[in-house]
Amino acid sequence: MRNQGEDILKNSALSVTASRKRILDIFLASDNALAHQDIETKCAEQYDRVTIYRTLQTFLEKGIIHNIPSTDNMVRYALCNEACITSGHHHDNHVHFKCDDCGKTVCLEDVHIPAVNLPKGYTMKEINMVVNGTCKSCK
Amino acid sequence: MRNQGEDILKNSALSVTASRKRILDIFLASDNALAHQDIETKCAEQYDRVTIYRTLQTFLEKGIIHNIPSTDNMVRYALCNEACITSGHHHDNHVHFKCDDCGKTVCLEDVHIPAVNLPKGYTMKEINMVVNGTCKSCK
DNA sequence: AATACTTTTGCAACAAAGTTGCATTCTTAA
DNA sequence: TTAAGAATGCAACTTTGTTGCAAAAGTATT
Repeated sequence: MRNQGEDILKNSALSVTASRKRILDIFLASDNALAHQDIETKCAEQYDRVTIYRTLQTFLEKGIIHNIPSTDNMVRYALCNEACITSGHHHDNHVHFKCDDCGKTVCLEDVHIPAVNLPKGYTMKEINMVVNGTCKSCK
Repeated sequence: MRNQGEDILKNSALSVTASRKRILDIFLASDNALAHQDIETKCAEQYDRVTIYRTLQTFLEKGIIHNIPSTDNMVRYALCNEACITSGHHHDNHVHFKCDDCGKTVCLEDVHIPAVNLPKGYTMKEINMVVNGTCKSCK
């Protein structure tokens, strides 16, 4: 019997290492997006800071996680959904929500980003929508 | 005859200093959004790094500039439009575009952010939309 | 135009975040 | 089991952002 993190790594053709499994487990167990710092505080005694940077970078490149832009100099990461990981490149079409109250950032998987018309000459490759406000737990 | 930067400062009840005027001029002369670093390289010999940080912070609070989220740990700033500055609080309703080619981020003033329906319990306060791709100069 | 008061600036010192090279250790595939 | 390749940890470093405080500049008043 294998664990979920291990499966994800094998599907992405990544070697299975303790730190990668651990970091994946942290994501799998979290209900909100995590910044580098969040991960560091959860496993800094176990793994080096540099390893965490490199692991996040690798996960990004493989499409295991996606990053969420922010205005607070804290890029956050969240697991991509199944389709995203298996297809290789990711189509992250959902809205992200950051609660000003509790500070948590979540993926609103059910809220799709509406279409926009760009001016002539512009080509869209990726689109990001981040909403700030109060989440349902804090309202 | 006064210059434009001076007007903006007076309208925002800020004292008119050389560094503030200079930084405003940089924004007024730029056709794309600027990161702290961009400003620093343009006037680091003239003004202290700390002053630039504080000036950007002040401009943000006064609604003279707005910040544009990003996934590259480079928050960028752009001038708010007239209505925005005079009304005191800003309603920044346009889409931002970052070109993967030239790296420039611009405000698409004419492209309004479409409405989204959040799930029950969520309250929207601010919304940001950033599109990546190729801009009209690079296509 | 000189003043007193307030605000802003620059400096220094620091803290935090991110990067790079290299030797060691771990994974994988044969 | 072992050899080759990949990932990790460490050290050193660069960049980015913050804070307190004294000096300088701006503002309002007379």
